[in-house]
Amino acid sequence: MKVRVRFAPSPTGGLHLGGIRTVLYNYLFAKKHGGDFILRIEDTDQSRYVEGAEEYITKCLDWCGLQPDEGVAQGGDYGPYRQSERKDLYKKYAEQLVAEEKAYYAFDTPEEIDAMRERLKAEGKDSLQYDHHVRMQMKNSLSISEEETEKLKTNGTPYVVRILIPEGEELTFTDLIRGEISFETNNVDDKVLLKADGMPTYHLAVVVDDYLMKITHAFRGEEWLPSAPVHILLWKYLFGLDAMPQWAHLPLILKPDGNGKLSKRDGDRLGFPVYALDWTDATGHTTKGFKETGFLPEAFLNLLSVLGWNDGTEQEIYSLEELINAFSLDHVHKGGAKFDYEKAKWFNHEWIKKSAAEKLFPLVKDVMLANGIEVEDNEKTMHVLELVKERCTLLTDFYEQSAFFYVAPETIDIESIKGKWTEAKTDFFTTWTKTISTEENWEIAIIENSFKQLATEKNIKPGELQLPLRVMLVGGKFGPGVFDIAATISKEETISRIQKTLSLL
RNA sequence: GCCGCGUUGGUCAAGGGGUUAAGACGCCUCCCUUUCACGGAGGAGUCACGGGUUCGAUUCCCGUACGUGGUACCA
Repeated sequence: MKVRVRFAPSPTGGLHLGGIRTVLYNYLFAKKHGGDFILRIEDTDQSRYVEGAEEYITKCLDWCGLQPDEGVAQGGDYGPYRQSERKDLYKKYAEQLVAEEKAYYAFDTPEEIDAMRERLKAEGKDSLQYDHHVRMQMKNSLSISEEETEKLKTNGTPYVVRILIPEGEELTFTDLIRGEISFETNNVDDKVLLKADGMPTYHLAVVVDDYLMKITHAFRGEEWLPSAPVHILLWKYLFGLDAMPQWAHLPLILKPDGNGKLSKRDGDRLGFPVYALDWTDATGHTTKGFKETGFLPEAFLNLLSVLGWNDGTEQEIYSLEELINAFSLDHVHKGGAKFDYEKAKWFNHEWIKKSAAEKLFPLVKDVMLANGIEVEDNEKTMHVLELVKERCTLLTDFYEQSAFFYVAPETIDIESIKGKWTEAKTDFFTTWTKTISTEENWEIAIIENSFKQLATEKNIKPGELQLPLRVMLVGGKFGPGVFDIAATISKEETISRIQKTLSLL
Protein backbone atom coordinates (compact mmCIF):
# COMPACT_ATOMS: atom_id res chain seq x y z
CA MET A 1 0.00 0.00 0.00
CA LYS A 2 1.29 3.42 -0.89
CA VAL A 3 2.08 5.72 1.96
CA ARG A 4 -0.05 8.84 2.02
CA VAL A 5 0.43 11.42 4.71
CA ARG A 6 -1.45 14.62 5.16
CA PHE A 7 -1.04 17.97 6.69
CA ALA A 8 -4.07 20.08 7.40
CA PRO A 9 -3.31 23.61 8.52
CA SER A 10 -6.08 25.90 9.52
CA PRO A 11 -5.94 29.23 7.77
CA THR A 12 -6.65 31.09 10.95
CA GLY A 13 -3.13 32.04 11.79
CA GLY A 14 0.38 31.95 10.48
CA LEU A 15 2.34 28.77 10.16
CA HIS A 16 4.67 28.78 13.10
CA LEU A 17 7.54 26.54 14.13
CA GLY A 18 5.47 23.69 15.46
CA GLY A 19 3.29 23.66 12.39
CA ILE A 20 6.15 23.62 9.97
CA ARG A 21 7.95 20.94 11.88
CA THR A 22 4.82 18.83 11.61
CA VAL A 23 4.79 19.46 7.87
CA LEU A 24 8.46 18.54 7.71
CA TYR A 25 8.06 15.25 9.52
CA ASN A 26 5.03 14.36 7.42
CA TYR A 27 6.96 15.23 4.31
CA LEU A 28 10.10 13.35 5.32
CA PHE A 29 8.14 10.26 6.17
CA ALA A 30 6.19 10.34 2.92
CA LYS A 31 9.30 10.85 0.81
CA LYS A 32 11.29 8.28 2.67
CA HIS A 33 8.66 5.70 1.85
CA GLY A 34 8.08 6.89 -1.67
CA GLY A 35 4.63 8.11 -0.81
CA ASP A 36 2.58 11.24 -1.26
CA PHE A 37 2.34 14.30 0.90
CA ILE A 38 -1.11 15.81 0.85
CA LEU A 39 -2.11 19.32 1.82
CA ARG A 40 -5.64 19.85 2.92
CA ILE A 41 -6.95 23.12 4.23
CA GLU A 42 -9.07 23.20 7.33
CA ASP A 43 -11.23 26.23 6.81
CA THR A 44 -14.00 24.93 8.97
CA ASP A 45 -14.74 28.14 10.75
CA GLN A 46 -15.28 31.07 8.45
CA SER A 47 -15.48 33.52 11.29
CA ARG A 48 -11.86 32.89 12.13
CA TYR A 49 -10.59 32.62 8.60
CA VAL A 50 -7.87 35.12 7.85
CA GLU A 51 -7.80 36.55 4.37
CA GLY A 52 -4.80 35.43 2.40
CA ALA A 53 -3.78 32.77 4.88
CA GLU A 54 -4.08 29.99 2.38
CA GLU A 55 -1.70 31.70 -0.03
CA TYR A 56 0.58 32.42 2.86
CA ILE A 57 0.79 28.76 3.77
CA THR A 58 1.58 27.88 0.17
CA LYS A 59 4.33 30.48 0.10
CA CYS A 60 5.85 29.16 3.29
CA LEU A 61 5.94 25.61 2.02
CA ASP A 62 7.41 26.87 -1.20
CA TRP A 63 10.21 28.72 0.54
CA CYS A 64 11.01 25.63 2.58
CA GLY A 65 10.93 23.45 -0.49
CA LEU A 66 8.23 21.20 0.93
CA GLN A 67 5.83 21.14 -1.97
CA PRO A 68 2.85 18.85 -1.48
CA ASP A 69 2.20 16.20 -4.10
CA GLU A 70 -1.50 16.69 -3.89
CA GLY A 71 -3.85 19.19 -2.38
CA VAL A 72 -5.30 22.66 -2.51
CA ALA A 73 -2.78 24.23 -4.83
CA GLN A 74 -1.87 21.22 -6.94
CA GLY A 75 -5.07 19.22 -7.19
CA GLY A 76 -5.36 15.46 -7.13
CA ASP A 77 -7.87 12.65 -7.31
CA TYR A 78 -9.35 13.09 -3.87
CA GLY A 79 -10.50 16.70 -3.91
CA PRO A 80 -11.81 19.06 -3.02
CA TYR A 81 -9.08 19.67 -0.46
CA ARG A 82 -10.71 22.61 1.19
CA GLN A 83 -13.04 21.62 3.96
CA SER A 84 -15.56 24.33 3.26
CA GLU A 85 -16.10 22.67 -0.10
CA ARG A 86 -16.78 19.30 1.48
CA LYS A 87 -19.57 20.39 3.75
CA ASP A 88 -22.23 18.04 2.42
CA LEU A 89 -19.95 15.07 2.78
CA TYR A 90 -19.55 15.59 6.50
CA LYS A 91 -23.22 16.15 7.01
CA LYS A 92 -23.98 12.84 5.35
CA TYR A 93 -21.72 10.97 7.74
CA ALA A 94 -23.08 12.84 10.71
CA GLU A 95 -26.62 11.86 9.74
CA GLN A 96 -25.53 8.29 9.27
CA LEU A 97 -24.17 8.22 12.81
CA VAL A 98 -27.40 9.61 14.19
CA ALA A 99 -29.41 7.02 12.28
CA GLU A 100 -27.23 4.29 13.75
CA GLU A 101 -27.63 5.74 17.24
CA LYS A 102 -23.95 6.51 17.51
CA ALA A 103 -24.67 10.22 17.66
CA TYR A 104 -27.58 12.49 18.45
CA TYR A 105 -29.03 15.92 17.84
CA ALA A 106 -28.57 18.45 20.61
CA PHE A 107 -30.66 21.59 20.80
CA ASP A 108 -29.10 23.21 23.84
CA THR A 109 -28.31 26.88 23.56
CA PRO A 110 -24.89 28.09 24.66
CA GLU A 111 -26.60 29.62 27.68
CA GLU A 112 -28.11 26.31 28.66
CA ILE A 113 -24.74 24.64 28.42
CA ASP A 114 -23.16 27.34 30.54
CA ALA A 115 -25.92 26.91 33.08
CA MET A 116 -25.26 23.17 33.14
CA ARG A 117 -21.59 23.80 33.86
CA GLU A 118 -22.39 26.29 36.56
CA ARG A 119 -24.68 23.76 38.17
CA LEU A 120 -22.05 21.01 38.06
CA LYS A 121 -19.46 23.35 39.49
CA ALA A 122 -21.82 24.31 42.30
CA GLU A 123 -22.35 20.65 43.03
CA GLY A 124 -18.59 20.24 43.30
CA LYS A 125 -18.28 17.89 40.35
CA ASP A 126 -14.85 17.09 38.91
CA SER A 127 -16.00 17.02 35.37
CA LEU A 128 -17.93 19.81 33.70
CA GLN A 129 -18.33 17.96 30.44
CA TYR A 130 -21.35 17.29 28.32
CA ASP A 131 -21.20 13.55 28.86
CA HIS A 132 -23.11 10.52 30.10
CA HIS A 133 -23.64 12.10 33.50
CA VAL A 134 -25.68 14.95 32.16
CA ARG A 135 -26.79 14.18 28.66
CA MET A 136 -30.23 12.94 29.68
CA GLN A 137 -30.87 16.19 31.51
CA MET A 138 -30.12 18.24 28.44
CA LYS A 139 -32.28 19.02 25.44
CA ASN A 140 -31.35 16.47 22.80
CA SER A 141 -32.82 13.70 20.69
CA LEU A 142 -31.99 11.22 23.42
CA SER A 143 -33.82 12.98 26.18
CA ILE A 144 -36.85 14.14 24.26
CA SER A 145 -39.29 12.23 22.08
CA GLU A 146 -38.83 11.54 18.42
CA GLU A 147 -41.79 13.74 17.57
CA GLU A 148 -40.41 16.61 19.54
CA THR A 149 -37.02 16.24 17.87
CA GLU A 150 -38.65 16.34 14.46
CA LYS A 151 -40.64 19.37 15.45
CA LEU A 152 -37.61 21.27 16.66
CA LYS A 153 -35.70 20.38 13.52
CA THR A 154 -38.47 21.42 11.14
CA ASN A 155 -39.18 24.69 12.88
CA GLY A 156 -35.57 25.70 12.44
CA THR A 157 -34.23 25.40 15.97
CA PRO A 158 -30.44 25.41 15.72
CA TYR A 159 -28.87 22.10 16.61
CA VAL A 160 -25.56 20.33 16.61
CA VAL A 161 -24.73 16.67 16.22
CA ARG A 162 -22.90 15.17 19.17
CA ILE A 163 -21.17 11.82 19.30
CA LEU A 164 -22.68 9.39 21.78
CA ILE A 165 -19.75 8.18 23.83
CA PRO A 166 -20.39 4.69 25.25
CA GLU A 167 -19.87 4.00 28.93
CA GLY A 168 -17.26 1.79 30.46
CA GLU A 169 -15.15 1.05 27.44
CA GLU A 170 -11.41 1.20 27.12
CA LEU A 171 -10.04 2.59 23.89
CA THR A 172 -6.50 1.77 22.88
CA PHE A 173 -4.24 2.61 20.00
CA THR A 174 -0.56 2.38 19.27
CA ASP A 175 1.17 5.66 18.72
CA LEU A 176 4.19 5.42 16.44
CA ILE A 177 6.24 7.47 18.88
CA ARG A 178 4.73 6.71 22.27
CA GLY A 179 3.60 3.15 22.01
CA GLU A 180 0.31 1.94 23.41
CA ILE A 181 -2.00 4.59 24.83
CA SER A 182 -5.40 3.96 26.33
CA PHE A 183 -8.37 5.98 27.48
CA GLU A 184 -11.50 5.27 29.49
CA THR A 185 -14.58 6.35 27.59
CA ASN A 186 -16.08 7.49 30.89
CA ASN A 187 -13.69 10.42 30.83
CA VAL A 188 -14.59 11.44 27.32
CA ASP A 189 -17.36 13.90 26.58
CA ASP A 190 -19.94 13.90 23.80
CA LYS A 191 -17.98 16.09 21.41
CA VAL A 192 -19.79 18.13 18.82
CA LEU A 193 -19.27 16.65 15.36
CA LEU A 194 -21.39 18.97 13.27
CA LYS A 195 -21.86 22.57 14.27
CA ALA A 196 -25.08 24.52 14.05
CA ASP A 197 -23.87 26.21 10.87
CA GLY A 198 -23.54 22.83 9.23
CA MET A 199 -19.76 22.81 9.28
CA PRO A 200 -17.92 19.87 10.80
CA THR A 201 -15.61 20.15 13.75
CA TYR A 202 -12.05 18.96 13.35
CA HIS A 203 -13.00 15.61 14.85
CA LEU A 204 -15.46 14.66 12.16
CA ALA A 205 -13.57 16.28 9.33
CA VAL A 206 -10.26 14.67 10.06
CA VAL A 207 -11.70 11.18 10.22
CA VAL A 208 -13.86 11.53 7.13
CA ASP A 209 -11.10 13.14 5.11
CA ASP A 210 -8.42 10.71 6.17
CA TYR A 211 -10.67 7.90 5.09
CA LEU A 212 -11.78 9.38 1.79
CA MET A 213 -8.30 10.57 0.93
CA LYS A 214 -6.89 7.17 1.77
CA ILE A 215 -4.44 8.52 4.30
CA THR A 216 -2.15 5.88 5.75
CA HIS A 217 -0.19 7.94 8.26
CA ALA A 218 -1.00 11.07 10.16
CA PHE A 219 1.36 13.05 12.37
CA ARG A 220 0.13 15.88 14.48
CA GLY A 221 1.02 17.78 17.61
CA GLU A 222 0.75 16.24 21.03
CA GLU A 223 -2.08 18.61 21.88
CA TRP A 224 -4.31 16.29 19.87
CA LEU A 225 -3.68 13.26 22.01
CA PRO A 226 -6.63 13.88 24.34
CA SER A 227 -9.05 13.82 21.42
CA ALA A 228 -7.74 10.55 20.08
CA PRO A 229 -10.53 8.50 21.74
CA VAL A 230 -13.17 10.49 19.87
CA HIS A 231 -11.39 9.83 16.61
CA ILE A 232 -10.94 6.16 17.36
CA LEU A 233 -14.64 5.83 18.04
CA LEU A 234 -15.50 7.60 14.81
CA TRP A 235 -13.25 5.27 12.87
CA LYS A 236 -14.84 2.32 14.55
CA TYR A 237 -18.37 3.51 13.79
CA LEU A 238 -17.81 4.83 10.29
CA PHE A 239 -15.09 2.93 8.52
CA GLY A 240 -13.75 0.25 10.80
CA LEU A 241 -10.62 0.29 12.92
CA ASP A 242 -8.66 -1.56 10.27
CA ALA A 243 -8.84 1.40 7.94
CA MET A 244 -7.52 3.81 10.55
CA PRO A 245 -4.26 5.52 9.67
CA GLN A 246 -1.26 5.13 11.91
CA TRP A 247 -0.82 8.04 14.21
CA ALA A 248 2.18 9.74 15.68
CA HIS A 249 1.79 12.55 18.16
CA LEU A 250 4.73 14.90 17.98
CA PRO A 251 6.22 16.56 21.04
CA LEU A 252 5.50 20.23 21.53
CA ILE A 253 7.93 23.05 20.94
CA LEU A 254 8.05 25.06 24.12
CA LYS A 255 8.93 28.60 25.04
CA PRO A 256 12.65 29.14 25.73
CA ASP A 257 11.89 30.58 29.14
CA GLY A 258 9.72 27.85 30.55
CA ASN A 259 5.98 27.94 30.78
CA GLY A 260 4.11 26.61 27.88
CA LYS A 261 3.99 25.89 24.26
CA LEU A 262 5.76 28.31 21.97
CA SER A 263 3.32 30.87 20.68
CA LYS A 264 3.32 33.64 18.18
CA ARG A 265 3.73 36.25 20.85
CA ASP A 266 6.95 34.77 22.20
CA GLY A 267 8.87 35.83 19.15
CA ASP A 268 8.09 39.49 19.63
CA ARG A 269 8.62 39.23 23.32
CA LEU A 270 11.95 37.44 23.18
CA GLY A 271 13.23 38.82 19.90
CA PHE A 272 13.25 35.93 17.47
CA PRO A 273 11.03 34.78 14.63
CA VAL A 274 8.45 32.03 15.06
CA TYR A 275 7.04 32.05 11.53
CA ALA A 276 8.70 30.89 8.35
CA LEU A 277 7.74 34.10 6.56
CA ASP A 278 6.58 37.48 7.82
CA TRP A 279 3.03 37.07 9.00
CA THR A 280 0.51 39.85 9.22
CA ASP A 281 -2.44 38.96 11.38
CA ALA A 282 -6.01 40.23 11.18
CA THR A 283 -5.17 43.30 13.24
CA GLY A 284 -2.46 44.31 10.80
CA HIS A 285 0.39 43.47 13.13
CA THR A 286 3.36 41.88 11.40
CA THR A 287 5.48 39.25 13.09
CA LYS A 288 8.87 38.66 11.59
CA GLY A 289 9.65 35.49 9.70
CA PHE A 290 12.79 33.42 9.55
CA LYS A 291 13.26 34.30 5.92
CA GLU A 292 13.12 38.03 6.51
CA THR A 293 15.35 37.74 9.56
CA GLY A 294 18.05 36.35 7.33
CA PHE A 295 17.74 32.60 7.53
CA LEU A 296 18.48 30.22 4.72
CA PRO A 297 15.62 27.78 4.09
CA GLU A 298 18.08 24.90 4.38
CA ALA A 299 19.11 26.08 7.82
CA PHE A 300 15.53 26.59 8.86
CA LEU A 301 14.56 23.07 7.88
CA ASN A 302 17.70 21.73 9.49
CA LEU A 303 17.17 23.37 12.84
CA LEU A 304 13.54 22.38 12.88
CA SER A 305 14.27 18.78 12.05
CA VAL A 306 16.58 18.23 14.99
CA LEU A 307 14.27 19.89 17.47
CA GLY A 308 12.91 16.69 18.93
CA TRP A 309 14.55 14.24 16.59
CA ASN A 310 18.00 12.82 15.91
CA ASP A 311 19.19 9.84 13.98
CA GLY A 312 21.28 8.39 16.78
CA THR A 313 24.56 9.54 15.26
CA GLU A 314 26.49 12.71 15.93
CA GLN A 315 25.44 14.34 12.70
CA GLU A 316 23.76 17.69 13.11
CA ILE A 317 23.89 19.28 9.70
CA TYR A 318 21.51 17.75 7.21
CA SER A 319 20.28 18.70 3.80
CA LEU A 320 16.67 17.89 2.94
CA GLU A 321 17.95 14.94 0.95
CA GLU A 322 19.91 13.64 3.90
CA LEU A 323 16.97 14.18 6.20
CA ILE A 324 14.74 12.06 4.02
CA ASN A 325 17.27 9.27 4.25
CA ALA A 326 17.99 9.54 7.93
CA PHE A 327 14.51 10.27 9.23
CA SER A 328 12.71 7.75 11.31
CA LEU A 329 9.89 8.10 13.77
CA ASP A 330 11.39 5.92 16.44
CA HIS A 331 14.06 8.50 17.08
CA VAL A 332 11.56 11.25 17.71
CA HIS A 333 11.79 12.39 21.31
CA LYS A 334 8.72 12.06 23.49
CA GLY A 335 9.19 15.15 25.58
CA GLY A 336 8.68 18.73 24.47
CA ALA A 337 11.72 20.77 23.50
CA LYS A 338 12.43 24.35 24.40
CA PHE A 339 13.30 26.44 21.42
CA ASP A 340 16.83 27.80 21.56
CA TYR A 341 17.41 30.73 19.27
CA GLU A 342 21.17 30.71 19.78
CA LYS A 343 21.38 27.23 18.41
CA ALA A 344 19.03 28.17 15.60
CA LYS A 345 21.45 30.90 14.57
CA TRP A 346 24.32 28.48 14.75
CA PHE A 347 22.62 26.30 12.16
CA ASN A 348 22.22 29.28 9.88
CA HIS A 349 25.85 30.22 10.33
CA GLU A 350 26.90 26.71 9.39
CA TRP A 351 24.74 26.78 6.29
CA ILE A 352 26.02 30.17 5.22
CA LYS A 353 29.59 28.94 5.60
CA LYS A 354 28.86 25.93 3.54
CA SER A 355 26.98 27.73 0.79
CA ALA A 356 28.82 28.77 -2.35
CA ALA A 357 29.10 32.46 -3.20
CA GLU A 358 26.99 31.95 -6.32
CA LYS A 359 24.17 30.62 -4.23
CA LEU A 360 24.47 33.33 -1.63
CA PHE A 361 24.63 36.12 -4.19
CA PRO A 362 20.95 36.70 -5.02
CA LEU A 363 20.05 36.67 -1.34
CA VAL A 364 22.87 38.98 -0.33
CA LYS A 365 22.07 41.25 -3.23
CA ASP A 366 18.65 41.89 -1.74
CA VAL A 367 20.12 42.58 1.66
CA MET A 368 22.56 45.08 0.22
CA LEU A 369 19.90 46.69 -1.90
CA ALA A 370 17.71 47.14 1.13
CA ASN A 371 20.59 49.16 2.56
CA GLY A 372 21.08 51.19 -0.58
CA ILE A 373 24.06 49.38 -2.01
CA GLU A 374 23.92 47.83 -5.43
CA VAL A 375 26.18 44.87 -5.96
CA GLU A 376 26.85 43.19 -9.23
CA ASP A 377 27.26 39.59 -10.06
CA ASN A 378 30.97 39.75 -10.77
CA GLU A 379 34.29 38.34 -9.68
CA LYS A 380 34.79 40.96 -7.01
CA THR A 381 31.45 40.19 -5.36
CA MET A 382 32.09 36.47 -5.40
CA HIS A 383 35.43 37.08 -3.75
CA VAL A 384 33.85 39.35 -1.16
CA LEU A 385 31.19 36.76 -0.38
CA GLU A 386 33.75 34.02 0.13
CA LEU A 387 35.85 36.33 2.28
CA VAL A 388 33.04 37.42 4.50
CA LYS A 389 30.60 34.53 4.79
CA GLU A 390 32.27 32.82 7.72
CA ARG A 391 31.59 35.84 9.86
CA CYS A 392 27.91 36.16 8.99
CA THR A 393 25.35 34.43 11.16
CA LEU A 394 22.35 35.90 9.39
CA LEU A 395 22.11 36.97 5.78
CA THR A 396 21.46 40.46 7.02
CA ASP A 397 24.95 40.49 8.54
CA PHE A 398 26.40 40.67 5.05
CA TYR A 399 25.60 44.35 4.92
CA GLU A 400 27.73 45.26 7.89
CA GLN A 401 30.45 42.80 6.97
CA SER A 402 30.84 43.76 3.35
CA ALA A 403 29.49 47.26 2.77
CA PHE A 404 33.00 48.72 3.00
CA PHE A 405 34.01 46.74 -0.06
CA TYR A 406 31.64 48.87 -2.08
CA VAL A 407 31.47 52.23 -0.36
CA ALA A 408 33.96 54.04 1.85
CA PRO A 409 33.00 53.85 5.53
CA GLU A 410 31.03 56.83 6.69
CA THR A 411 32.53 56.91 10.13
CA ILE A 412 36.06 56.01 11.08
CA ASP A 413 36.76 54.69 14.53
CA ILE A 414 39.62 57.15 15.05
CA GLU A 415 39.57 56.67 18.80
CA SER A 416 40.89 53.14 18.55
CA ILE A 417 44.12 54.28 16.89
CA LYS A 418 44.54 57.81 18.16
CA GLY A 419 46.06 56.78 21.46
CA LYS A 420 49.10 55.15 19.95
CA TRP A 421 49.43 57.48 17.01
CA THR A 422 52.83 59.01 16.28
CA GLU A 423 54.40 61.30 13.74
CA ALA A 424 56.39 58.34 12.50
CA LYS A 425 53.15 56.58 11.58
CA THR A 426 51.87 59.56 9.65
CA ASP A 427 55.17 59.56 7.85
CA PHE A 428 54.88 55.87 7.13
CA PHE A 429 51.42 56.10 5.59
CA THR A 430 52.29 59.18 3.58
CA THR A 431 55.32 57.46 2.16
CA TRP A 432 53.48 54.21 1.57
CA THR A 433 50.67 55.80 -0.40
CA LYS A 434 53.30 57.30 -2.65
CA THR A 435 55.04 53.97 -3.04
CA ILE A 436 51.94 52.09 -3.98
CA SER A 437 50.59 54.73 -6.29
CA THR A 438 53.15 53.60 -8.84
CA GLU A 439 52.53 49.93 -8.23
CA GLU A 440 51.37 48.14 -11.35
CA ASN A 441 50.42 44.77 -9.91
CA TRP A 442 47.77 45.33 -7.29
CA GLU A 443 47.85 41.92 -5.63
CA ILE A 444 47.72 40.82 -2.02
CA ALA A 445 51.26 39.46 -1.78
CA ILE A 446 52.74 42.52 -3.41
CA ILE A 447 50.78 44.93 -1.25
CA GLU A 448 51.68 43.07 1.88
CA ASN A 449 55.33 42.91 0.91
CA SER A 450 55.68 46.55 0.17
CA PHE A 451 53.85 47.41 3.38
CA LYS A 452 56.08 45.25 5.54
CA GLN A 453 59.23 46.25 3.74
CA LEU A 454 58.59 49.92 4.28
CA ALA A 455 57.68 49.26 7.91
CA THR A 456 61.02 47.56 8.42
CA GLU A 457 62.82 50.43 6.74
CA LYS A 458 61.06 52.91 8.97
CA ASN A 459 61.80 50.74 11.95
CA ILE A 460 58.16 50.23 12.97
CA LYS A 461 56.67 46.83 13.67
CA PRO A 462 54.27 45.96 10.83
CA GLY A 463 51.75 44.81 13.38
CA GLU A 464 51.47 48.28 14.85
CA LEU A 465 50.55 49.61 11.45
CA GLN A 466 48.11 46.94 10.39
CA LEU A 467 45.36 47.90 12.79
CA PRO A 468 45.44 51.57 11.72
CA LEU A 469 45.35 50.48 8.10
CA ARG A 470 42.34 48.30 8.83
CA VAL A 471 40.50 51.11 10.54
CA MET A 472 41.28 53.39 7.62
CA LEU A 473 39.91 50.92 5.13
CA VAL A 474 36.85 49.52 6.90
CA GLY A 475 36.14 52.09 9.55
CA GLY A 476 36.57 49.83 12.55
CA LYS A 477 38.18 46.78 14.05
CA PHE A 478 36.54 44.09 11.98
CA GLY A 479 36.58 42.38 8.62
CA PRO A 480 38.85 39.92 6.84
CA GLY A 481 42.60 40.28 6.23
CA VAL A 482 43.59 43.91 5.58
CA PHE A 483 45.68 43.26 2.52
CA ASP A 484 42.93 41.20 1.00
CA ILE A 485 40.58 44.11 1.54
CA ALA A 486 43.03 46.54 0.00
CA ALA A 487 43.51 44.27 -2.99
CA THR A 488 39.77 43.96 -3.44
CA ILE A 489 38.74 47.60 -3.18
CA SER A 490 41.37 48.77 -5.70
CA LYS A 491 44.52 50.79 -5.36
CA GLU A 492 42.89 54.16 -5.83
CA GLU A 493 40.26 53.48 -3.21
CA THR A 494 42.91 52.29 -0.77
CA ILE A 495 44.95 55.43 -1.21
CA SER A 496 41.91 57.62 -0.96
CA ARG A 497 40.75 56.04 2.27
CA ILE A 498 44.21 56.31 3.83
CA GLN A 499 44.45 59.97 2.94
CA LYS A 500 41.01 60.67 4.26
CA THR A 501 41.83 59.22 7.65
CA LEU A 502 45.22 60.88 7.71
CA SER A 503 43.52 64.21 7.33
CA LEU A 504 41.35 63.43 10.34
CA LEU A 505 44.27 62.64 12.61
C1' G B 1 -10.31 19.73 39.91
C1' C B 2 -10.40 15.64 36.28
C1' C B 3 -7.96 13.10 32.17
C1' G B 4 -3.62 12.31 28.90
C1' C B 5 1.57 12.81 27.98
C1' G B 6 6.37 13.69 29.60
C1' U B 7 11.12 14.44 32.90
C1' U B 8 19.50 12.83 31.19
C1' G B 9 24.13 19.57 32.29
C1' G B 10 21.45 26.50 31.26
C1' U B 11 19.44 24.50 26.17
C1' C B 12 19.06 20.42 22.27
C1' A B 13 20.24 15.53 23.22
C1' A B 14 22.92 9.88 22.73
C1' G B 15 22.63 5.80 25.78
C1' G B 16 19.17 2.05 28.24
C1' G B 17 20.74 -3.10 34.15
C1' G B 18 27.71 -2.92 35.24
C1' U B 19 30.00 3.29 30.75
C1' U B 20 35.49 7.80 32.98
C1' A B 21 27.10 8.96 31.14
C1' A B 22 28.59 10.51 23.89
C1' G B 23 28.00 14.81 20.97
C1' A B 24 26.09 19.90 19.76
C1' C B 25 24.65 25.10 21.26
C1' G B 26 25.91 28.60 24.94
C1' C B 27 29.70 29.97 28.69
C1' C B 28 35.11 30.12 30.28
C1' U B 29 40.68 29.45 29.26
C1' C B 30 44.54 28.94 25.84
C1' C B 31 46.63 28.56 20.63
C1' C B 32 46.28 30.63 15.62
C1' U B 33 45.48 35.82 13.82
C1' U B 34 48.73 42.24 16.28
C1' U B 35 40.89 43.24 14.10
C1' C B 36 36.72 40.30 14.18
C1' A B 37 35.43 35.66 12.60
C1' C B 38 36.84 30.73 11.11
C1' G B 39 39.87 26.77 12.84
C1' G B 40 42.45 24.02 16.84
C1' A B 41 43.35 22.42 22.15
C1' G B 42 41.25 22.34 26.90
C1' G B 43 37.56 23.50 31.08
C1' A B 44 33.15 24.08 34.28
C1' G B 45 28.34 21.83 34.33
C1' U B 46 23.78 16.40 34.33
C1' C B 47 20.62 11.08 35.00
C1' A B 48 13.79 15.21 39.54
C1' C B 49 12.67 12.66 44.40
C1' G B 50 11.15 8.25 47.39
C1' G B 51 10.33 3.23 47.47
C1' G B 52 10.80 -1.55 45.35
C1' U B 53 13.03 -5.71 41.80
C1' U B 54 18.31 -6.99 41.40
C1' C B 55 24.75 -8.99 43.31
C1' G B 56 24.22 -4.14 40.86
C1' A B 57 19.89 0.72 38.86
C1' U B 58 20.34 6.81 35.14
C1' U B 59 18.24 2.46 32.64
C1' C B 60 12.79 -2.05 34.79
C1' C B 61 8.17 -1.47 38.27
C1' C B 62 5.20 1.57 41.73
C1' G B 63 4.36 6.07 43.97
C1' U B 64 5.42 11.48 44.66
C1' A B 65 6.88 16.04 42.76
C1' C B 66 7.37 19.07 38.76
C1' G B 67 6.40 20.37 33.71
C1' U B 68 3.12 20.27 29.70
C1' G B 69 -1.40 19.47 26.94
C1' G B 70 -6.67 18.69 26.86
C1' U B 71 -11.03 19.55 29.42
C1' A B 72 -15.05 24.82 23.35
C1' C B 73 -20.56 24.80 18.23
C1' C B 74 -10.85 26.42 18.12
C1' A B 75 -7.86 23.84 15.63
